[in-house]
Amino acid sequence: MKKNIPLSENIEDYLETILRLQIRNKVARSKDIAEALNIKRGSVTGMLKKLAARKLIDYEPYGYVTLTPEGENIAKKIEYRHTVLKDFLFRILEVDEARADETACRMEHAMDSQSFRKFVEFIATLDACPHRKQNLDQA
Amino acid sequence: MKKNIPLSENIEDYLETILRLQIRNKVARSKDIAEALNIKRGSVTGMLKKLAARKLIDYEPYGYVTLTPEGENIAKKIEYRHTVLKDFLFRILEVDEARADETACRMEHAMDSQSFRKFVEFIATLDACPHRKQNLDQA
DNA sequence: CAGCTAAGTTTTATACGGCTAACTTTTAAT
DNA sequence: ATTAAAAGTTAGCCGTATAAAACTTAGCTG
Repeated sequence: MKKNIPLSENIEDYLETILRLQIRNKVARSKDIAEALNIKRGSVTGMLKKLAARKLIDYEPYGYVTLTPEGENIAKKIEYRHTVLKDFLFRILEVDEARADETACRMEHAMDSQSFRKFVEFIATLDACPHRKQNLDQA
Repeated sequence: MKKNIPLSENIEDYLETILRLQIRNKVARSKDIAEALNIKRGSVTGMLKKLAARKLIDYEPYGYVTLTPEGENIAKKIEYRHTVLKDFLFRILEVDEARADETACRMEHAMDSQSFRKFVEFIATLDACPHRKQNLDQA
């Protein structure tokens, strides 16, 4: 088991973004990362170096960016949290979708693994409860 | 309605801490703030100045710190979120208490008002459901 | 009231992460 | 092949927040 030096929210956001871009475009480009995170192109380079130094991405100057296996694991974990949290906010709490997405984006960094695991189980239990479904239908 | 220039998580944490100290000791002292936030005394002063400049606390050098009405409102809002989130984590998800507290500490900054309001309603509904109580008793 | 100690402050330095503007490399079009 | 635009990088700056260490103030205590 590795000593998880905790990653900043920022780093998690970069990894998540890179994963999404990789899925959509095969490969992540600096410019698209900047757009997705709403920051300037120039700000991205420094972080890419940091991520590469930490072996979370493969990166050479002027080249494409791809996640290493380790980076991908982390990115997928965050992405999964995002999905679950957004689903909870949107489908169960009935928060409007854009806001659910934004809020999930922030909450995804705040939960430790244990709490998140239990949260997932909780939702499963909730969805399995027939009475809950009835109540929702009434609304 | 004021344009809520969003406060940093950090500022929210300071206000929450000051509120707690005020309740416990009538008044907040720099040293106790430092201890509660696990930072050094020297780091507190700068932030106190910033909070005073924003009219969130009353503060003079070498004096006690108290929340202004505005600061108190914010602090109470955060404190309430903390309570609700911790309760959810601890009582409903059955996360152990220390962890529930820590996690609530981070999540309390991540939710927008709408999402939080709906979350509170959701918990109320949950607690009102007799079937849920049964299930918990079985566990 | 002298002097010590605890609390508070100041200064200097560090890390992070963003911006702008200028510069370089790559790419695409002619 | 040339060259212009797009993408990427670099350098210098700012703001936020922290630490460490030296210094100041407030409050005892003898």
